[in-house]
Amino acid sequence: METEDAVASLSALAQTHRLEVFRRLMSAGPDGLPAGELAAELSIAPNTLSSHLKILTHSGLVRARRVGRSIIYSVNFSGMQGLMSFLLRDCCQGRPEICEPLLSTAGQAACSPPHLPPDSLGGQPEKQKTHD
Amino acid sequence: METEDAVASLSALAQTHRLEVFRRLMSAGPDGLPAGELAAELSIAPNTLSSHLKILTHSGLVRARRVGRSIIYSVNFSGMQGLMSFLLRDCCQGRPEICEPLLSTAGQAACSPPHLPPDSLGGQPEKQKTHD
DNA sequence: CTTCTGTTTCCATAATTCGAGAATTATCGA
DNA sequence: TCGATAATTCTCGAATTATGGAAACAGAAG
Repeated sequence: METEDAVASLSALAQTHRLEVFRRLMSAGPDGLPAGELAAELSIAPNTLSSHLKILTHSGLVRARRVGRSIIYSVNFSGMQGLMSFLLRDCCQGRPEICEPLLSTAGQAACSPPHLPPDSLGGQPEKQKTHD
Repeated sequence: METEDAVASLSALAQTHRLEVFRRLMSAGPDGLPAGELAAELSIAPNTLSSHLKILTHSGLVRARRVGRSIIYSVNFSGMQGLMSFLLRDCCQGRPEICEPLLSTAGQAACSPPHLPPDSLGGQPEKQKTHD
């Protein structure tokens, strides 16, 4: 993955509606969800959602398949993996202790049973005001 | 982290210059780099870079500290971790086999010595460019 | 063929973002 | 104090993006 592709993927996620769609598709797993159900659940106008889904699909983070007259959208996990690898590549320059906790904590958030409250993992970003 | 914060972080990364800055800071590690050096290395006008750095800092992904008359920017690893946790939260709904390879592969890209070809790690990420 | 449903495309408008010139602030050394 | 260096803020034109109404398209059922 190159910078240009990564920017496309990040731009795709950098919008409230699209991020909500992506996260909903994440939780839906490989089975995905039809566009109409996404629109209803997230209260987005169908045509607006359609353009957002187009952007997500075009970025490679989401894929689409037609079933009957519905179009089912789902996360493209390998696309997501490519993005994360790109963001973290060479992050620690031979010092794995720097960025490995980053991954393990994210992994805990990701692969834990869903009934775990998110705060029990301690991942609060501190918004410090230094030279802002 | 909530949707709004995540959108801010993703928007911060969803721009060529800012993504390059972020990745350069990633490779620089906790020591970081002064703004001027970033500007020179990446060929970005100082004032333009400054506004980008402000956006990155405000998003919580980057932090700044003054040293003499330089301002040193570095990655805020806990901010990055918060973003990744948010993106991956509940990704597999109790089926870790779905999203765990996603993390382990990203981890290999992240915490390996630099300049290693990907296949020397045993399993390379097969980047697929699906339809749009 | 006709109708209904689900989804997308086209188009116009409103809002946001990017980049750089000019001016400003902060720090250091003499 | 002054001058030089490092970085930021202000501002605005140009470009991009988000949104929804109207129309069109695709498949299913009659």
